[in-house]
Amino acid sequence: MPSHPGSENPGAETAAVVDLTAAIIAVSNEEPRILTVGEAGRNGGDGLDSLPSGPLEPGDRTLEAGLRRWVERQTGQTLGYVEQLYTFGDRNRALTGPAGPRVLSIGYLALVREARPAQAEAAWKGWYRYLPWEDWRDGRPEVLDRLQPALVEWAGRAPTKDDIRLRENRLGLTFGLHGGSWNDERVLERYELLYEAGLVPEAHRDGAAAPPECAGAAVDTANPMTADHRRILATAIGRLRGKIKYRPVVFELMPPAFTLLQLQRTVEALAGVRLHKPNFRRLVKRQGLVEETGETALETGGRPASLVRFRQEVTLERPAPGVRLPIVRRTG
Amino acid sequence: MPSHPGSENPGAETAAVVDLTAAIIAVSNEEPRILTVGEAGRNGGDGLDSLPSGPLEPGDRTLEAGLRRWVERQTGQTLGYVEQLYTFGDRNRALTGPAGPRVLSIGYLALVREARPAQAEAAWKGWYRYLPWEDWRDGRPEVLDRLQPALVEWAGRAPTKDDIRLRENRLGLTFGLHGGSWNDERVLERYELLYEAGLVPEAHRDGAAAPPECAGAAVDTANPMTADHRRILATAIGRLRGKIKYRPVVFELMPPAFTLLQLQRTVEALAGVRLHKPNFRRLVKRQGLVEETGETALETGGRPASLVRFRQEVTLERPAPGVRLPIVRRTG
DNA sequence: CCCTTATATACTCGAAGCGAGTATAAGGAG
DNA sequence: CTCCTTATACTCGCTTCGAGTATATAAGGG
Repeated sequence: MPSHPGSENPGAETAAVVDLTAAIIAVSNEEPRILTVGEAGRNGGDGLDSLPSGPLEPGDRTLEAGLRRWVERQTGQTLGYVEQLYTFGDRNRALTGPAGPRVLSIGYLALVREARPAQAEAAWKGWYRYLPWEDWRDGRPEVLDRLQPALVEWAGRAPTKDDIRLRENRLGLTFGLHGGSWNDERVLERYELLYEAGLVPEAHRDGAAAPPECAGAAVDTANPMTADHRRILATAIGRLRGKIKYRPVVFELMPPAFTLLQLQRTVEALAGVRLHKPNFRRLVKRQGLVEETGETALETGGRPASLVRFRQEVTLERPAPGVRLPIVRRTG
Repeated sequence: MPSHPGSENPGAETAAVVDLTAAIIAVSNEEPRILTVGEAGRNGGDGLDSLPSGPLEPGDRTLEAGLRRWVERQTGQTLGYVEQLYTFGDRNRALTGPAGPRVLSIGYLALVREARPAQAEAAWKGWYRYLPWEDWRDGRPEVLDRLQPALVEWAGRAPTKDDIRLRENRLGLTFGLHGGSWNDERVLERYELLYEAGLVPEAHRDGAAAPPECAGAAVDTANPMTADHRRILATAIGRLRGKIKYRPVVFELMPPAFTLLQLQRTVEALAGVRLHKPNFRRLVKRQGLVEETGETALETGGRPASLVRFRQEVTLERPAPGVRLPIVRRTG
């Protein structure tokens, strides 16, 4: 056990319980999905969905091994691509009060190729069900019509004039209000802003930032999740949206052979934004991300598309292969 | 306490000790520095440097609060910008054997404005002292002359021909060997590769990946650190190098007023790469990152340079303001 | 058989960004 | 006054990117 200089009470280390939580993502039918386990039937649950999770156990040699063990036990899924996201450990975020043991939850992002039927308790759900304001594929989502006035009002409730301007600027950067543009990667910032504004039920549940004046909870029409799982989901989406732009991770979600349009639809589903078709094709081809299989897909409805597969070699060639996305301007 | 479905032994949660470790960075005299606390005088220490760190205590409401408390106690530094990096929890990384309590260490990156005289035990050290192969400002560092043959030999030691090609490709991507280019952000990947190759003493100390045939430890002329602190430093540098390109974090390290060349030298110090002066100026100006103070710096040695300050407003205006860097091509 | 429709695929154009180089301005030292 | 040093401004060419348009190839209906 390491001793630390400056420690007045050497035995004061917190004995923490480490919780491992996975945001497992797949894409099917042009819809990004998240693997959830229902909370309804047990624990006096409130019917909210959860992410697969469980405590680290002494037998786990690595954190990732513990995560894989839990996910397989709870959902039957074997994980491929896994990446650590963030470690949460604030007192108010934990389920236990200040008296109970410290709970540390480590969030992970995992990608799996296909949404095969999961175990009884587990289910794949579209992720925009939990964060509907993130889906701009069919234009500005209507949830924002309800959210926007509440957000603007929240900005106006700031104590000083400077604080009001600060909040308005934050709204511009995150939600594209006041002339700002929509940035698909700022998923977590948007969620945290809604949390701060008291517009998601989690904020009231945790007892943090719940001023009685705001009629917040009524505005959020999305499904919340247990504990801080929706925050972890938001973190995962933001990280994934960022990563597809400079690493070929989309292909972890694609079948062995696919058409370029299928690839585009998958990227659009993840990013929540529509792309310019000719430019997307040009980009993918110039980067050498795919190669033709020789076969064609006939079920397109129009001219048959040639099937392609991912070129594993690019991982070894180019320093930053990925699918760059356009900046959606002027959406406020 | 949450109960988890599928848990065969509900009481099997690991009681872990949480260690908070900070990589605190400042830049002075065109040299990036890291705040260290010496290990020499205590604990039967091996004379290695450490990063400020200490266990999370029950009184800490948030993880960051615990970190700030430790840093202030050990070094007298008050932290400004703080960002979580990664959580390490593997068995072999911990100081204790498989029998002892689980140690989880959470790494943080912190930026402070000036290297004011730290507390007795603490000291600012140039970070390239620990990772000398990362400094390409005066051309290719000579350490690589010693490292390169060992790396090439390590690649050749792979079991199969495919594995050899894989390792060679990794060398190309990380160290720019075999015709690859140098990417300043892959600091962690380079350190981990050296670790795997048994070329840093930490690998032998941990007992991981230490094949007796390699004369590894002799090659690494850099200073190691205690525990996994050098890995955390590598993580911090990589993250910082990436972040300055799309967020105006460099200014956390600058004095209130500075010249454009001073800014450029700071960026170069962090990135470990030289930049094209006219292009750097054009970039900073076009992005609107700075504004003139009206005063001039006379001690330049040539024509006086006008002093500028950071424009706080850009944080609220542009979605991704930062200092883009060139790609150094063909360095193998 | 031709026409419509739907999708795939190829090509073009202009604007912006960037790497690289060059020219001019304004201080100090001798 | 000349030289040296650094600051600052400008130019050129290449690449990338957003956006739009044109052509190819299937199915199906009259």
